[in-house]
Amino acid sequence: MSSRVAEATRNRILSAAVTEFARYGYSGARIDRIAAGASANKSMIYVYFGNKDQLFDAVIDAAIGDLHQTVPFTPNDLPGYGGRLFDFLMAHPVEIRIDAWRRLERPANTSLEEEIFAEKITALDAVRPQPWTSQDSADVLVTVISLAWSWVTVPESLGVLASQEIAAQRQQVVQSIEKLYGAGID
Amino acid sequence: MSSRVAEATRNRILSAAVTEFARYGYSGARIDRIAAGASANKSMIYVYFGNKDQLFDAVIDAAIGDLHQTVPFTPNDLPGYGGRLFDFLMAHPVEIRIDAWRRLERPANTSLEEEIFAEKITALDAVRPQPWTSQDSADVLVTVISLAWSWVTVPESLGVLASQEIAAQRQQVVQSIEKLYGAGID
DNA sequence: CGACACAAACTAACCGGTTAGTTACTTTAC
DNA sequence: GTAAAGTAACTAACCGGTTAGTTTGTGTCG
Repeated sequence: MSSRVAEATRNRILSAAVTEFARYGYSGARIDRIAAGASANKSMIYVYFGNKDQLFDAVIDAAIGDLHQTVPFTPNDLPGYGGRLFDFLMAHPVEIRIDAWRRLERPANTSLEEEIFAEKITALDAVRPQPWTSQDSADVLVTVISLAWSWVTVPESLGVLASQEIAAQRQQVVQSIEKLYGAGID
Repeated sequence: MSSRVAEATRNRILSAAVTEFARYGYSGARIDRIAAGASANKSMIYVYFGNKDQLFDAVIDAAIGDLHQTVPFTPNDLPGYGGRLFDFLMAHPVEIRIDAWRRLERPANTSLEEEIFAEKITALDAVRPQPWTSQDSADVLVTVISLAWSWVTVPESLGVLASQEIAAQRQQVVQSIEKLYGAGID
């Protein structure tokens, strides 16, 4: 895997695998389709990634990596964080689907996620006045994240009845967090 | 399918199918395992349900049916509704998994769901003072439901860092809805 | 510069276990 | 007795993974 063309092949395979697993999940994904989608030979998948399981793990790591790392956490500005997380989710439907598949088909694979959440919680702990509120910082984070995800996780059959404009959805997320935890911004 | 014993067999198959599909999803589910789990012959599945697709649809309808119908909606008491929905979700992990599989593997199957949501929205419209708030009733419902689901949809790796006691989780859901939309109870 | 050697990259055909679905036959219940 | 219910064995297609053989890129030496 040293040459430039080999690396390109590997990337094509990974990219095709992301598409395939996002659409069909682990059980539904087909190695032959990934090979065809990558314009690569099937056996190269086994050379570069081992087997279907390891390829799926590689796809998960790639997808979850940016899903949790690219949005900077601002403990002083929870509404702002919620809004930015919302933006990111709206821009990355593929990663969202892979995350959903992972929860169902790879519940054990928490990878680096837990560490990332722990960081956010300590950052939030450092900023929040502890005696003021009965809620744990981790619990606050649960609600904030849940609200940011609300338009993604809501059943489609309810979604079609509600606001279709992304701006309105975003505003609702931000304002709800504001109302619950204050506007922030020291 | 007229005799009592035949109906019992059908029910055993459906029940085993619910377990199998909840665990593995459509693609991962195995007809032979369902037959074994139901202590029934494989061919009876085809007699009673047609094929794997139709069996999955039957499972979905059964699971989604009670997931959306058994919790009475109280437009005057949104926190109470959120709390009861939370209780129901905690008591029905299998239905939750099937719903998750359905969203990924059967996105089109909205079945009777949309109708049920529409009812809730009109009920909420009738109660809420329209000029008071800029939010559409459907949007309010999105947030309420999202908060009730928050402890289910939150990533496990964050869940383990947060409150483990169900009572505390429930209280957080109810209080958040209260703070956003008032205590209700005319 | 250019023929050569060699390893890395790639290909096509194949293999065997698995799986949804079928069928011919037997048992059971009324 | 007979129709519904149930069984076991079978089939054809599928699918993850392998392998034997071919091509391509690259550094070496005359």
